[in-house]
Amino acid sequence: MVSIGELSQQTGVSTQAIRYYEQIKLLPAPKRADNSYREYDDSDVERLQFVKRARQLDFALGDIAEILAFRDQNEPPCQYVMNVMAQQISAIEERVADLQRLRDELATLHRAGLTMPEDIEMKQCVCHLIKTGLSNEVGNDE
Amino acid sequence: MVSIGELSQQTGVSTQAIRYYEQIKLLPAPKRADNSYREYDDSDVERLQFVKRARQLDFALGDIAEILAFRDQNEPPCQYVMNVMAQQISAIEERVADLQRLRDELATLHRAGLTMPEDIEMKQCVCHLIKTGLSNEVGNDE
DNA sequence: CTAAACCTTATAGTAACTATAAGGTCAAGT
DNA sequence: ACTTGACCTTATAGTTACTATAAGGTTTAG
Repeated sequence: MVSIGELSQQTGVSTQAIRYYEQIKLLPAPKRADNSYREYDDSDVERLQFVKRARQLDFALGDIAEILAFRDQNEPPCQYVMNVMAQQISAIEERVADLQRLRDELATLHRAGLTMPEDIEMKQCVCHLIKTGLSNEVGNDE
Repeated sequence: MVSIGELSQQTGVSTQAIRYYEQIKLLPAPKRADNSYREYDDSDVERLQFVKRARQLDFALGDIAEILAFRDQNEPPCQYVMNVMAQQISAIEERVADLQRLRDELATLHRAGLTMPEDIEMKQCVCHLIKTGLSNEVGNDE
């Protein structure tokens, strides 16, 4: 039997996060010692290790809860996990593409800004470009 | 003079977001009509357009507030903006690298999962791999 | 005996909003 | 005149996954 502090150390999850997981029912309410301290056993450690690792893989707590619910009902969660993973992968790919587009846009604006004056009114400087974008200002003869 | 609904339509920012921006003092409290409806003028439209665009570039509201504060005090914000941009760019690059690492890890787990059985106990299936990672399970003879 | 290092609960704060409730105002239609 | 619907108002709760704080009880070491 380990205390919440020991569980925290063994898993690298903060004690507040552990209590939070209990509150949202991701972890079962543990037994209490006479002094009302929480007491955890090996299966609790294992469950929390799974949660920790799934969080590192950016699974949402709701997804993790569903995965654990399968197991709690003696059903293999693997199929569900595979689906969540596939979704995660495409979500990440989309997010990366978005971020790269954003990065390119910022880098272009930044380069443009290096050649521009400071301007309180923001009509002639990089601040203005933020609002309008580059297209109708730079490299666009019309 | 335009109403909050019209401002919303002209900028693509929701009315709730506009009220929220007012609340956190990103936008000044506008004049009110006799019926206490908010009334906005051209400079409000312009300011909100700047905010919108900066948000699309993923600037934090706090950064945007600082940029606008420069202008409100008749100082050119450009230097500050350039710094924020440079920070944004490296933050994004880091985030992209993190996400790509994550994506690779998930993709590898997913591929491994395709060849594994379903397992309630999660000792022999992809769910187990989530907890332990691949290294000591797959492609590792020892 | 007291100070530190634990533990407990409850509550507020984070970011950037969205959603909801409960109500006031206004223009158009019957 | 009245009602319907589309606006507007404020205030509050919910989102995500926690962290931080307050205010207190317990245990251990010196």
